[in-house]
Amino acid sequence: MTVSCSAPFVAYAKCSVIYDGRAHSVLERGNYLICWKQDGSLLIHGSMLCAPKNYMGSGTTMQCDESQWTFVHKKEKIVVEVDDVMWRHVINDWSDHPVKMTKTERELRQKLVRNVSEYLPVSPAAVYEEFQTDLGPVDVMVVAEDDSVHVIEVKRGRASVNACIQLEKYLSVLKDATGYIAAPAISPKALKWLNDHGGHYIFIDFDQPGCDQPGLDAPTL
Amino acid sequence: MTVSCSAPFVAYAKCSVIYDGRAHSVLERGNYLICWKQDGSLLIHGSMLCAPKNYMGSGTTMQCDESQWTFVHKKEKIVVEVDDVMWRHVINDWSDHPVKMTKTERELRQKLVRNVSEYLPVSPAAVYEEFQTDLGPVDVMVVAEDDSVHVIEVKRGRASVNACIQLEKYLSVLKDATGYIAAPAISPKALKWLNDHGGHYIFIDFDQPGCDQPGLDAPTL
DNA sequence: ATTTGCATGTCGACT
DNA sequence: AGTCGACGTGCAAAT
Repeated sequence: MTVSCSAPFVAYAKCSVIYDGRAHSVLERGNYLICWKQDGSLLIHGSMLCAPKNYMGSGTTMQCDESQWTFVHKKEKIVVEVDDVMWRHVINDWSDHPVKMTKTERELRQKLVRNVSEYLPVSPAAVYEEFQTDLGPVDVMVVAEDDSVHVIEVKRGRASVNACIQLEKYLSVLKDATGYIAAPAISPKALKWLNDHGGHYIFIDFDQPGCDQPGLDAPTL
Repeated sequence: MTVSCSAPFVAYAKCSVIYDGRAHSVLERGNYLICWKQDGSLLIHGSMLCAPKNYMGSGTTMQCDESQWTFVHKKEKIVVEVDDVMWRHVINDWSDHPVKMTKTERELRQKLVRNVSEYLPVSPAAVYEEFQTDLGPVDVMVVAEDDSVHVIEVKRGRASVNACIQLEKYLSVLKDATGYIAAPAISPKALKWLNDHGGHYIFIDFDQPGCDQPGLDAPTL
């Protein structure tokens, strides 16, 4: 007999897993951690790595047979053949507070925008953040007093050639603009690309204070 | 007093979490699932979503204080302030069998390569898989009997404009080549891009057998 | 050790 | 529901 289940749980069980959906996979019998969350998310973890062996997204429903747990969501399906459940905990007071994040790419971009003159060798007349083009938004675009256009791709980590490809994309729409990559570090290949394409590297990181530090967006009260 | 810990475990605890490393984050006090694996991987899960609230990769080490668990790996650090441990299991027979995957992009690419003539409107003289260029490998490149060059970007899922950007990249190195995107589906924007750039969409999926099905690579014994 | 590109990417924001 | 871009992306393979 099959029954629907609703309570989230964490279990450790001897089982095998078959996934079918966007791809198809088989996980041979072994001891795995199975976690079914409040929102339907399913995780099946092995003893290594952050990424789960198998998983399914929010909205997944569960049906329990004696020896078989079936998870379904849209066109995806996971069948867990359960041999033995070592332990199992139903959880009903599980929190979901958001993680508050700082030092993001957005932050770095804003630091750059607010202090453009420190980073660019021109006098900026206008500065645009997330400037829209036909191929998507440019991180930062600067029009200088001499009407020259400067396009800056910002990376929060080390910039790779991928960043250059991005930059090239924007340069293809913004003709005659000079390209920059602003990041705390850059790969040799990316740096070579910049040299070969008349672009420049701008060093920027989270450590130096920057003139906006004492609270530009301070509340009015 | 502080002690090093080595046994992997799964615990459910009332705690708060601070991460510092590639970014900085704060997770306010609540009930979370904490999982420390054999290889050092750390996962801290809330009640929603597949992705963990906090995590650290393979190689992370743990130090236990009475009320504080500290995880360190290279320049990253997570401090878990522990108020209460609802339950905790040490696991020492945790499996790590690999997930056997099928219906991947590689599979699709090989199906295309082996049956090129069914998908391209030309007679192929030479077919290259993962053809190397200065900007990375092209999924499939075909030189036809009339010396025309055909570049194919393969996607296992629905192709988006990103696929077009990729394709454009390769077309920029392989001058005078015709571009294709081969996928089970394609977004309207991507299709428009192809129309605007003289490219073509090739429908390919996992369902149709393809002439290689009856076991081309069968073992010789 | 570093770089590169894929992923059942996941997730959030916006249309 | 579909599209798009970011991610503390993670991860494996190649260099």
